[in-house]
Amino acid sequence: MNNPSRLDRLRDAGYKLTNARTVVLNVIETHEGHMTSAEILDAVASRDSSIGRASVFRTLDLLTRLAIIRPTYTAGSATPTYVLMPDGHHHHIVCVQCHQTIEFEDCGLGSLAERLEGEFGVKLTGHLLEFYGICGACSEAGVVDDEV
Amino acid sequence: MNNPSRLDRLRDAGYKLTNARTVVLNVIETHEGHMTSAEILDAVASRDSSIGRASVFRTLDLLTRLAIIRPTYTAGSATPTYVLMPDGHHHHIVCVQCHQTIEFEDCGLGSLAERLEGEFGVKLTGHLLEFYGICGACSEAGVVDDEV
DNA sequence: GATGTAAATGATACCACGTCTCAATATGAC
DNA sequence: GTCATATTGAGACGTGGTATCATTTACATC
Ligand SMILES: [Mn+2]
Ligand SMILES: [Mn+2]
Ligand SMILES: [Zn+2]
Ligand SMILES: [Zn+2]
Repeated sequence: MNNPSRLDRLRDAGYKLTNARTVVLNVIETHEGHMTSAEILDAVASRDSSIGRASVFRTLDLLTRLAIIRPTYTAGSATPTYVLMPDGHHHHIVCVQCHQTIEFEDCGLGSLAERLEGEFGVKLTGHLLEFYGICGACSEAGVVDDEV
Repeated sequence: MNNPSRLDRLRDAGYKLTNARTVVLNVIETHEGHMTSAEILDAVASRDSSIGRASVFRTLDLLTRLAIIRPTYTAGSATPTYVLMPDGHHHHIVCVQCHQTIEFEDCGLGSLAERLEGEFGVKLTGHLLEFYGICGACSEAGVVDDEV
């Protein structure tokens, strides 16, 4: 059930494949879409209550550094939500009115990434692309434009 | 010094143009690049020490809801940094090792935005594009590739 | 399979960011 | 100028995330 390639990426980067890390990754892979740290903590605890808070946060940091997940701001909440970055990228549209998010796949950013690597001497491993706007439901619902 | 159009956006959205809001916006507009809430609090206090913490955070929320600024998590799971969204968009590269951010301008996302508007029936007003990877300094600094 | 060792862990104390409450004040419509 | 109301500032409060440190685990080597 656990995507083995992600655990491989941990091992290949020199990190041990511990129980805490395996469970946290599994929780995130199992869940569709974004998760708050509270949701992750709950899900981890329900699978293995012996795993400590600190290790969950440490794992979230580690997975972020490995570009396996990414913290992103979602409206209304002071804390980030974490989202898997399959193949290193993720894209969505956020309605600034109702906060619904619409995921999409094609971004066509490969050539831009290459250009940036040359221009700035960086090695890029992933990206996050967020569009903001008003979703169809909200614009139909009579929300006047200048109220946003 | 304060870009009048942004204050207009506040007023047009039905919010009062108060001293706290003007100073917070001015601080963010004056500063180049990303700011943490701590930096914003400091800068606001040094301009007008009578402005309270709560009002600063309330203003950050408001400016975010109006898509004038955007919080992004440039460092692990710590606190977000806030960045102006001139003309509704912003782009940068984040080094996942040292958290340095490199800003860039061209993104060429206009045609993608148009396609998405048709495909999902949304009205898009802006976007944030983040690449992550390893900056030149970090890869030279002996960080082995497979360690990230 | 046993051994050694450094990385990783879990418990808990701790801190800081951000929120809530509420009386006082400033704003903008009239 | 008057008034209604949005907004404010002070400060108590809560909660998400971190630092510490003794203990355990993973995994390389034999
Ligand atoms: Mn998403
Ligand atoms: Mn930036
Ligand atoms: Zn919506
Ligand atoms: Zn770097």
